[in-house]
Amino acid sequence: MTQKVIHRLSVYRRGLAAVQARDPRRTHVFSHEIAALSGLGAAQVRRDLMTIGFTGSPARGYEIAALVTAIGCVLDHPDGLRVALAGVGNLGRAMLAYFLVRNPHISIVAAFDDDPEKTGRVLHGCRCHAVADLGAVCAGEGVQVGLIAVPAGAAQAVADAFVAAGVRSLVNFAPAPLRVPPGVAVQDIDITTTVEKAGYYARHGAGAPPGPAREEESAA
Amino acid sequence: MTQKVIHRLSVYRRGLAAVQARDPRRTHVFSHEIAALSGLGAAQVRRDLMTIGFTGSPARGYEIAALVTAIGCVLDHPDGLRVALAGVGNLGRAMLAYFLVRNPHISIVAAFDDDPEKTGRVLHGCRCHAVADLGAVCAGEGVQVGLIAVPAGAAQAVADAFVAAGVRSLVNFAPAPLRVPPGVAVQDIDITTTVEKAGYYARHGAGAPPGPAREEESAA
DNA sequence: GGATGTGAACTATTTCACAGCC
DNA sequence: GGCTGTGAAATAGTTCACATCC
Repeated sequence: MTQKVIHRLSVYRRGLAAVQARDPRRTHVFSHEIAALSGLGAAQVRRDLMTIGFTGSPARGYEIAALVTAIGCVLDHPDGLRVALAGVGNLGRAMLAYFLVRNPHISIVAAFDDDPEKTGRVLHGCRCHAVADLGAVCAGEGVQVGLIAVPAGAAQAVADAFVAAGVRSLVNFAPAPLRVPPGVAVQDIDITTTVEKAGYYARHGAGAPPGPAREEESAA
Repeated sequence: MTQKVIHRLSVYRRGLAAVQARDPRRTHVFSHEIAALSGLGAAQVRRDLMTIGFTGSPARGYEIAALVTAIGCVLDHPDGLRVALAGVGNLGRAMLAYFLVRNPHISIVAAFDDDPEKTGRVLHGCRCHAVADLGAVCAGEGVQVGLIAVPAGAAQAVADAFVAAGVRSLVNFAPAPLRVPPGVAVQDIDITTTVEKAGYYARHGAGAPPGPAREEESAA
């Protein structure tokens, strides 16, 4: 299951949730509707659903509830995803606020920062620990994903600490590539780079007029 | 010049800047060094530099200063990039703080929010306007890129306002695909989706052990 | 010997297009 | 008639491998 498929499945699910919320009576959707909701082509949607072995009917399309469940089987952890956050700066606090409400199956269970003003405090309902305790706390909490929102200079050390604590999947907001051992996944969210890309397209136009250019940032 | 090449050029430049900062006496680098700095293969680096018509010498490699300039010619606007921010929530404030220091050729010249607590105020050195004034202010300030950090429900309306104001390139943090006319570029930064992807890899492993899995999130 | 520049091979991903079904 | 499921074609992107130069 490739990175790109995973990503689109997550997008499809969000679109389906929106449909369910807007009109709870709707039970089925067609591929071209999912496509419109996601900004993609219908063939792409059908191909992706084929990849996860989900099947619809020509007459009614795909059953929404069943499809949401099927996507959940691929994406979600049965008991919810336990995430830790390193770096409680502006961006880190935004993450805390964001995931506090959001997604019922994702929760930030611990935060880490070396600022003594923050350590020991509870921010957005999340306890902030010293970075030195990262290993012990993550192991104790059964953390599965680490969010790295520290300055670039500290990112590699934090990544190493997560890896040592047995965390096998990281999301990196720091503008530096992480070195991790095989078997550990990294998703990069590189804001500077993305804004620079946007700047490029502001100057050079968005490619071929038929169909607006579109791309998405993320790394494994 | 494809999306992916642009992205990597931005990454290369950051790596080169790090080299220059660490050891100002270094004047040249080899492709495999740039590759190591960026988490890529040397062949990829050489291919990208070929794409922008930059050439080195087998004996000394690539001249750092000249390469930084050449990348700047592709990525940067001659007079700096003028960016506007819509949505001064947690994430929006993180952006303001981030770009205040960062990149000398990127500056956030205006912010917009409908919270009366914020409108009229100056945050992180940036004036916050009412969203109703978005069109006038962006036109007046010559804004080239719009950052959308508002809730999903408001994102499309804000995007439309940016487009109407003549902004041709957007960065979208909202978890919803934007509809924009041809010729307008959108880069999506989809945090929920990225964390879900990380969750998937926490559960399923990071693919083939030889060479850690890696992917990056961004859209045009 | 080791690096660049690059055609050619390879792999990944998307899109087409059509048979089959309702 | 319109939609799904899916081989096959097309396209995009990466990596190899080697001639060439220092």
